[in-house]
Amino acid sequence: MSPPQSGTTMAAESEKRECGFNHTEIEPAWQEAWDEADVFAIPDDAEDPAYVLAMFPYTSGNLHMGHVRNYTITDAFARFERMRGEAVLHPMGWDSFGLPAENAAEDRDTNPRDWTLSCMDSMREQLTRMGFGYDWDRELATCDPDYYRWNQWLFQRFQDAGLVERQAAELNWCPSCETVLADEQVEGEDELCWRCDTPIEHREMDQWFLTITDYAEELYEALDDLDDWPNNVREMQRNWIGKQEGASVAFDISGYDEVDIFTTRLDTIYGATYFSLAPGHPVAQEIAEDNDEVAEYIEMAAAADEDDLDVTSGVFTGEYAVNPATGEEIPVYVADYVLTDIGTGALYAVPGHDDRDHEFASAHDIPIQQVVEPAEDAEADPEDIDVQEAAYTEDGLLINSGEFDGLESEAARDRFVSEFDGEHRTEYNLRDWGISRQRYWGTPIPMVWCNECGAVPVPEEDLPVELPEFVQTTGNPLDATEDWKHTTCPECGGPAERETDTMDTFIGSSWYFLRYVSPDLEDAPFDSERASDWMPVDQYVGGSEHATMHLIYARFFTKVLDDIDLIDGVREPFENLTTQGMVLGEDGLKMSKSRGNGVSPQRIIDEYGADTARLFIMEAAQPEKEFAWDSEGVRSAHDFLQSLYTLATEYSRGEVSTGEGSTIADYVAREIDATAASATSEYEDFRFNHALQAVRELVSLLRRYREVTAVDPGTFENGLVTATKLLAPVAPHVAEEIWAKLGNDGLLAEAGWPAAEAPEDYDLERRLIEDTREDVRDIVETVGIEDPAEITLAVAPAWKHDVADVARDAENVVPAVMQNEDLQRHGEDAADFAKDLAARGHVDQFLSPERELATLQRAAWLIEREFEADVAVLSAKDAPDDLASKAEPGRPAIDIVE
RNA sequence: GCGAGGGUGGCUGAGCGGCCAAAGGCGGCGGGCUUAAGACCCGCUCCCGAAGGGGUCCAUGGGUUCGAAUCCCAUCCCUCGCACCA
Repeated sequence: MSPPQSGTTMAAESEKRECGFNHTEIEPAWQEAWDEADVFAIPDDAEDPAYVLAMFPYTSGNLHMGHVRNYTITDAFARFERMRGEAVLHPMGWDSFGLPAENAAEDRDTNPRDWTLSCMDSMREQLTRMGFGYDWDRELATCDPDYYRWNQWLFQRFQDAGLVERQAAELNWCPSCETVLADEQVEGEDELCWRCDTPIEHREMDQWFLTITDYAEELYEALDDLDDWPNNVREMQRNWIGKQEGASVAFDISGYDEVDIFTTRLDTIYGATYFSLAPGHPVAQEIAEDNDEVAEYIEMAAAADEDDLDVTSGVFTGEYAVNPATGEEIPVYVADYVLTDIGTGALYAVPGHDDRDHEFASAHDIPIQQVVEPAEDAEADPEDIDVQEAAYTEDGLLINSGEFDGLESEAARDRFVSEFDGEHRTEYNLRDWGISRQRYWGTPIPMVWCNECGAVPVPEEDLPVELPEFVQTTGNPLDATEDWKHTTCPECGGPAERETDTMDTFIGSSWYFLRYVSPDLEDAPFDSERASDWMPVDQYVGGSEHATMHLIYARFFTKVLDDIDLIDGVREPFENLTTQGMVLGEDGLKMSKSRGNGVSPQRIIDEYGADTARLFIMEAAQPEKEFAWDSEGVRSAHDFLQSLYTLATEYSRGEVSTGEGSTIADYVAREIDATAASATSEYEDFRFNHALQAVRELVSLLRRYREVTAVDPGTFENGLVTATKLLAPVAPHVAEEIWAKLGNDGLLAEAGWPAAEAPEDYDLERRLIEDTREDVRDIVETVGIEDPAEITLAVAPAWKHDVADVARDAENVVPAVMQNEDLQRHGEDAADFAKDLAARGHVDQFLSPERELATLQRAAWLIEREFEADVAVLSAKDAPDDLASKAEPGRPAIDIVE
């Protein structure tokens, strides 16, 4: 008869459950404990804390895997720094203004404020359940009047500093969102709205601008010194700012104003065979007044969609421009390929040396003139160049350029500036920052329009200009709220209207990292002195989608704030930047609703707990790399946590048999130290996956240790504690639980980081052990030894080490060795060994014979265990001569008896 | 087209002048534990080899070096940014 199956299974399972942890119980409990102990609060008087920051989330209402990854990274790092004894500022807040709230309000019959606040509540709850440790006392929300009043205040300070302008501009208008979009918010060739994919239109409107272009040069140049930023982000910013060094020169067009051109190739000016104006250029417009053909073309170009026009489209104006270099008259065209807002919107065209000019000239039968030929060291042969066929766009030597023939391009560019009365000029792609948005849910721009006085700033004491109640309307709700809109002029007291545009939400995210420093301050946006001490942010982590917009704006704000003395000597906000990679679906593709491959953090927390999710994410890849979700990996992370917990539980219950210290204990002790050391440096380098791998290896070692012998309690417990601490930043709840289980007082979150010194020459020890084990395996296998009974390891004699030491630095190894009196005594043997070493080309570092002996003795148990054989480790003098003679430094002689 | 970053064993992915036939994981194979399975543990996983040896190898081709996966040059391919930018 056999016992009922179900009975045994249930018993086994309940026993297992008894040993394991239940995440639904321990996680909330420890979250509460941290909260009660105020672990994550940082006092205002902290000095230069480690500032660890994740990009604050937009208040969409739910956390996705990208957030979870982002915040796990900063939380782990913040916890790591805290355990190392650093004061840590790790705050959280809400990017809570913006269009989606208005849309959501419309869909759900509520208003943006209520909707946003409820989103914040639910996200805060989710963050807490993940066990992220924030100083919630410093929480901020950009939609809070106490926050956005400072957007308004700062707007006025920018105004004082001459950084605000009202400009008419052709702007990107999304007909669906009914708002102006920044260039950055228009996507792709088709120019689609980033939010709703509607094709955008262009409208001419008056807008408020921040003149970020005043800082273009510094924003560009300072990128070189942001050494701890990813290269690609810096490169993207360089592209975005688009610095171009060149020169401008004036051309006369008879009957019209002088026209300035901008060029980076002034050396080719002798080859200019026509002149071209953008359709939007004022002189083109002027010409159009008297020239129907030009007028027609300009109209057509303005109406045409991008790419509708051929690159060779253009029209001859009948006018001629004088080339200041040659004095020749060249025909003036209006051509769409010349862009109004690039350079000066006018250029002289050199078809011989520019591809687009070449194409245009060919289409319009304009002469092509070569003025540069390849220099001697160039790849191209001057004989092979035929500019009638294709433009030669490289630098070279000038020809057909009058007295300047033979000059190098570079030199010519410099020389021609003065020669032709031009000036050196640097152009940037960066445009001023249009911040006006025709939306409700944003920061009201604190200006009043008065018929008498024009645009008047709202006085400081009247800030904030608060948003009125939301009303449903097709246009801008602020425009529709009459009693809000109508006010009196602060200057003349007459009737006036408020500015109804609100600010771009990127204003709010351009300085939020400063507000965290003093979130409740009532008379300034932030405490200047403290901010100057606490800034810059030491570690900033977020998605690379913010590489240009947010990160440039925040840099711009920081520089301005420094210049207007609100902070002192902080010119860059983010010292280290990490852009985290995407979390892909299990199929390796981007998670999306349509694919249905999304994984909800909520579900993972419910099923496995926050620690498992955090551990899996951190083990999966380095922060900047993308990785695919893998339920196998999640399970493995969970199993690991359970097994460590179980091991600790068993130990704490006295179920692990204990005994005296031994060489095995010594071995384990060294591994513990080495693990702490390597995990620490991996944490420092943001390579959490490597750190966690080391922890897994340590835990595995502890399990084997316990299996093979009665453990030394001090060593074993130290191993458990060390593994737990190293794991704590990533899996904090389980770690606390184990910490308590092992009888420790206080919170692990506040405990000290393990001392992190690897034993001296640990790497050499490791090598010796691994090489030796490898060699034993190799022998057993190659020889085909079925069942090894006895394995003897003999360390090389001291004199061989001496030979190696001499050989390592010697020019001529053999003579150097044989000239050494002590070594001469070993005669032929020494010479032979020296020859061997010489043949290898270089000599490794080795441990001393004594260290080798001790190292192998400590590691002998691993070999014993693996081969189930007795292992003897002998010094050279204790070993039989014929065995010892085969040993070399770093390589013991091995004898295996079956 | 311009720029940045890459191409490593069945897959993934570390390494970035000698310690590299190249970590870890996954997958596969064999063994241990177990009534069995899972978990766990021990190996193997480019080719040859009856004592730790030899050969070939890190996209392709050339080069530097006593020595290259690692440095340089060229080519091909991938990914990402920018792009009618004067």
